[in-house]
Amino acid sequence: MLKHALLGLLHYREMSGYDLEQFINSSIGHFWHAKLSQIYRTLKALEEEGLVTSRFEEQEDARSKRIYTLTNKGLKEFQDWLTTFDTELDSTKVPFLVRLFFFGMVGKAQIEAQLRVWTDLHQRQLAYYQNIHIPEDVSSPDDLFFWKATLRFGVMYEEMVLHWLEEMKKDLGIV
Amino acid sequence: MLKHALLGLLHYREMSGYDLEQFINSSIGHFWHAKLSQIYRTLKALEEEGLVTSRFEEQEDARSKRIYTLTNKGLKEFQDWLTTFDTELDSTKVPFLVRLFFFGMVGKAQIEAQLRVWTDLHQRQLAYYQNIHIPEDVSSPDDLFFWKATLRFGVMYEEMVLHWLEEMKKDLGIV
DNA sequence: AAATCCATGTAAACGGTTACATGATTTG
DNA sequence: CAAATCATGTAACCGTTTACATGGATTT
Repeated sequence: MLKHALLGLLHYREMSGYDLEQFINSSIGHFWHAKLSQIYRTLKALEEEGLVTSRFEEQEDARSKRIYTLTNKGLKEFQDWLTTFDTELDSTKVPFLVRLFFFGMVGKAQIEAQLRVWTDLHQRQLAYYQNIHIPEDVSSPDDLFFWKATLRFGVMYEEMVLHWLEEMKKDLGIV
Repeated sequence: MLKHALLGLLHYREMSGYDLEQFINSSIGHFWHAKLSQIYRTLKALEEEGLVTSRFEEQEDARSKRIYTLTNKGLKEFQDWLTTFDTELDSTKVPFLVRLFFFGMVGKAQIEAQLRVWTDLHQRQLAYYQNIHIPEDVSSPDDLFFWKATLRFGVMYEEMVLHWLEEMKKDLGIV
């Protein structure tokens, strides 16, 4: 997945590993984060596969960068992936539901405390999504539409979780 | 995560690897699935750590099973994990949003087709969640409450995704 | 007779996380 | 002067997936 995400971002413009991390943090990182170390390793692998090329740009102030550029092969690989049809749902992993599943064995005070913390965390995350301003100049109107759609998903997801938490608290008699 | 899930399930009753997979498929598997091969390897690791013990039950009809039982150490480990406080959100991974992020580069016909397929898949998944009947005898009322809460999450998640898809289709002029 | 279920596992590969290692520049 | 930012990467580890391998019992 990260491979294709990197190819997609390099399709916009050539970038260094560090640039890619910055871009990811402000965009797809909300639903597919990646550590710098992983980005560097993945870029190396992509280069070995001939999907990107790199050149090292020496800077006098020691801010030297290795700039990665999409190859034709890389572009094709990306487009193939992009137009692949999903015909099954992704299997989602929601760690906090695993813990919640066993909460029948936990004391009520503990349950209340954890539900309040989750509520707080998701309220913050909702506020965070609501305050993101996409730099409108960086992409085409079409790109912008889908970028916004992913943020809208984030907002709706957090609202849903908060409703679900309120329902549960109500059922448990937690105010 | 799977380690603790297995410990939790073995807290209900002793089970074989195969039994555990069956149980998982009908419960936490909706948000944390595991392959049989992984379950067997994880049980082996748990045994090496002294968190479970096993005995091999020979059956004459070749349905021999290795039954795993929680040890005191395993119980303690599980309880420690269960009462650990979340203080940060899990970093979620939503693969289809990564692809959608780049849909500005895709033709409209393709977009429409994929949105329709996603709608169909999530409608099926919603129906699936709505039709699950938890065997009410297998667990205590408290356990049942939280089991239902996880299913309720599944329902609300699918409804949210469907609303989000409808919004997007409306914005794109797709009927 | 074929497919599915019951039941066990191993091995290789893959993707991701954490820790380590370095060093200059900018900001507070 | 300390902390954060810019910038690169390697190594070890861990969890998960996929493929392989076996074989009897039951259902269609």
